[in-house]
Amino acid sequence: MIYNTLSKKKEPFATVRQGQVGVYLCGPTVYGKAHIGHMVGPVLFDTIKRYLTYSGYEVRWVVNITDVDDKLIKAADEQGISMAEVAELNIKDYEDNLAALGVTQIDDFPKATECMGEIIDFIAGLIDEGYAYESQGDVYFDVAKDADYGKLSNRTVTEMQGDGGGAAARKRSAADFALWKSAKTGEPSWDSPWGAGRPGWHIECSAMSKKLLGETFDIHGGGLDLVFPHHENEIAQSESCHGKPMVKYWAHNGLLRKDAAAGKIGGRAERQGADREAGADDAGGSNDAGGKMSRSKGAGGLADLIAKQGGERIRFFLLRTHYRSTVLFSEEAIEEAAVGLETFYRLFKRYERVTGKSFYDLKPATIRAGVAANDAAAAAKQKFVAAMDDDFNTGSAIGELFELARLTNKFCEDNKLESSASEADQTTLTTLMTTIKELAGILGLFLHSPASAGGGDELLGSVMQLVIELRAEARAGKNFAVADAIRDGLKPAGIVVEDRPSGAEWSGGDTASLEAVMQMLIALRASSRAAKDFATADALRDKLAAIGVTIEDRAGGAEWSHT
RNA sequence: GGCGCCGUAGCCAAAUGGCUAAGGCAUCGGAUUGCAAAUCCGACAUCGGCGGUUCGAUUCCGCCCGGCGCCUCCA
Repeated sequence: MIYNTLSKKKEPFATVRQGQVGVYLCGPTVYGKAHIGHMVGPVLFDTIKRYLTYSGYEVRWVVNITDVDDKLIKAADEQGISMAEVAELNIKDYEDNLAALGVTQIDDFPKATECMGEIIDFIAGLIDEGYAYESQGDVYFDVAKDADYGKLSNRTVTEMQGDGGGAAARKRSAADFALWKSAKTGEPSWDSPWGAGRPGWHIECSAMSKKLLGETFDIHGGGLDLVFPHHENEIAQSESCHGKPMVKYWAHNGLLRKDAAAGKIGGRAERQGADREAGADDAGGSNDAGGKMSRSKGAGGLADLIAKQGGERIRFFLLRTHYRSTVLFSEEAIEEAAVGLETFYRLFKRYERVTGKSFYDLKPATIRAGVAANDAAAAAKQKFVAAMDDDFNTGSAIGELFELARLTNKFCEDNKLESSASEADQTTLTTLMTTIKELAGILGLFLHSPASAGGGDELLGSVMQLVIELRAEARAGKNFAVADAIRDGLKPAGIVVEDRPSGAEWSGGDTASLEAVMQMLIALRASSRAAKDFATADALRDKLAAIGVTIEDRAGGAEWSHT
């Protein structure tokens, strides 16, 4: 079942062509850096493609890039570079962000400037059919000729209150929209039967989707804010031109909101606020942050956010909520959600301790089928798939992932796998873990070992500060065995400690040192405990906890982690 | 003004006309642990308000209150 904005209902999913699915998602207009709101659609549709592929469909997913537009021209003027350069810069940023969030399933990335021929042909076709007219070098779509105009956004032409904008004088009706805009001098332009100009915003999607997916394709997506006018106009163009439905299912994702009062992220209020600020305090510098001034209030750019939070946590956060609902976005919310993610990471380490194998090396089934380890796991898997079948209910599906994690941990507990695991137990555990990998993979989660959270050097610094402290305390308490053990233990890490009258100093160390120091500390803690020196052992643990490092004792040794 | 969406426990968030209203975070017990952490077990909601339809509604309908979006570029 899939919800269709056009019918306002969930409908059974049936493809246009047997076994094949064509998906088109409206991508960004690349006049500025991407913000988190731009990622909602891609993450969702990436998941949808993974799921449809898992379900046996052959999927082609297209995301267009609007690289010609008034705002691009403006940005180019402001930055003193060409429109193409502005686009190139921001496309790079967009693609980097997509990759960081695990969006890897896009098949085609058409750019408006690379499809000029198709766009012009499309417009010419509409004029021939009588749906569009030329006016002083512009071409407009004649809304009055399209009987069912407004069916997607549920409005009628007479309800439309717009004043037609600055080009009203050239239009037959205020509701008519531009297919082709004549160029002013100095603007980038393309030759056409109507003179030099550039395409209107909506036509590129009609032209590109036709080119890559055909006149009728399966799923067209985008943010809820695109329903009108963008998608409404796409329908008008394509269906007038082809005389048949453009899209089977219109799927719109909800928008992100900053907090209860702020309106959507990147929304009108924010931009107006930005303009005001820019006007008030912009000293005229390069100001490449453009209209994203809200970031100066602490939000940070998307790249920064990803660097700080990690793509997987953001993806997980986005997928926890149903795609059609509004999501209140904040870093705090991501961090809270990420706590749940740790459950899985710990389970993966546990698996490695028991079997010596990496979760990330498991090769699950890539297609619906396969067996689960037991009835409970089978039930969870079945519910996961059922949730995805019901309008891609990723939130509910994630619930089942947690259920599976619980089941797996319980299996480890009940059979004391950390002490000794039989061949059969290991096999069962592997089956359980493989099921988790299989289902999580549909959501684009746990595909690769997450890069160790950055700031290794910084962490080493705080760890060393603590080590020095600890050693100072040991020395003060005449516990020289511990003090010497620390100093000797640091040597293999390439770190030298020197005692000075003003206190101890340390030097040396490289990227491998952190791990070595931690191993030393773990060993120190073990020997302290063996000697019943709990004061030292506990002080060590508590100091580490203070800088966000935790040590967990296991049957097979201790492990540390940093949050 | 027109067209829509949302309101579930302290927080986030699913599902559902009747069967235990998922799951996560937090909190409180219990097992485990030298103490912790992790893990497991258990506790923790009558679904914004009012009225209607129904044998029965959190779920359908109406009204009200509260929050939000679109109607202009926007994922």
